[in-house]
Amino acid sequence: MNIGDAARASGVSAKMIRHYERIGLIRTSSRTQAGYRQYHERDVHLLRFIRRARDLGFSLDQIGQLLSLWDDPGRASADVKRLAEAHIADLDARITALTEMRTTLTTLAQACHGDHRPDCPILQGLATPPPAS
Amino acid sequence: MNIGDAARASGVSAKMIRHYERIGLIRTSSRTQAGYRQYHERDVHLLRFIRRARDLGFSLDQIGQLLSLWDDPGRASADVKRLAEAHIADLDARITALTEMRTTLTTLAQACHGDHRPDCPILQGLATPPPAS
DNA sequence: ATAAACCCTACCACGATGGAAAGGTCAAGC
DNA sequence: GCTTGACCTTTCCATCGTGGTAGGGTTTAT
Repeated sequence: MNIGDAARASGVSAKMIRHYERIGLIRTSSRTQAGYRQYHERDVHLLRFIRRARDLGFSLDQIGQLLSLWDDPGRASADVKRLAEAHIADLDARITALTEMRTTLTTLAQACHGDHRPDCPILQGLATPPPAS
Repeated sequence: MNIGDAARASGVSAKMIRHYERIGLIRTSSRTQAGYRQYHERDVHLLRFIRRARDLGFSLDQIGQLLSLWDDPGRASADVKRLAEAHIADLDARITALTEMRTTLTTLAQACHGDHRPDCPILQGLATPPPAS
C-alpha cells in the first residue's frame, strides 16, 4: 500500500504521515526499491488511532504518550486516564476562556444598535477599561 | 515615553508593539536621535484597545478593521456589529468543537476504571471507529 | 567611570498543517 | 515503445501570535 492509499484509508493526509514519521511519532516504513513508502493494514490502524486522538484535541506530544501506552500490554489504565483527564482539564480551560469572551462580546453587541449611526458600545467597550470583575 | 513604559501602561509587550508596527497595525512612532521609539498617552490608548480586542479573541486582522472603524467618525455601527457577530459565530464554532471533544472524552474517561489493570476503554475508543452519530 | 537598565535589529522557535517547486516512478492506452 | 497522467520523493516556505536570544548601542544613576 502506497502512502496515498494509507492516507485515504486512515483520514491522515500523506503530508502528515510523512511529518509524523519525521518527528518520530510513527516508525519509518519500509520502502520499495524506488523509495516509495509501503504501508500495511496495521499501519492504517495506527494512523486512524492518531487521527481520532487529534479529533479529540490531543497534541501530537500527548498522542506519542498514548501510543506508548497503547503499545504496552503491561500499562496501567490509570496512566491513560490521567492523560485523558489532564486533556479534559485543558479543554475546560479553553472552553471557559472562549465562553467568557463570547459573553462579554455578546453583551457589547446587544447594546449596539447596528445601524448607520457611528456611536457604538462595542468600540466604546474596547476603548475603555473593562469593569472590574 | 519609551517603549517599555508604553508596554507597562498598555499591557502589550514591547516585543508585540514592535511587531504591530512592523505588520502595519499601528503607525510607526517618532524616534529619538538614538533611535528609541517615542510614545504618548494616545498611543497607550490605542495599544490598550488592541489588548482588549485580543483578550476578546479578535485576530490581528480583525483588529485592523476595528481600528479603521474606530478612527472613522463617519462609521456605521452596523459595520462594527457585523465584525463582532462574525467573531461571536467563530467563538461559537470553536466552543462547540471543544465541547464535543470534551463530551466524548469524558464518556470514555468515565468508563475507564483507572487502576493498575491494562484494559482501558479510552484506548479502545481511540482504536475503534467512533459510533456513527 | 562604571554598572544597571533600557533600547535597537535580526534572527529562530513553537504546533499542526498546507502549499509549491522540482524531480523520479509507475501503469494504462496508443 | 512512447506518452500521459497520477502518483511518489525531498526541501523549503507560510500560516498565527508570541517568546526568546544574540550582539550591539544608550541612558541614567551611583
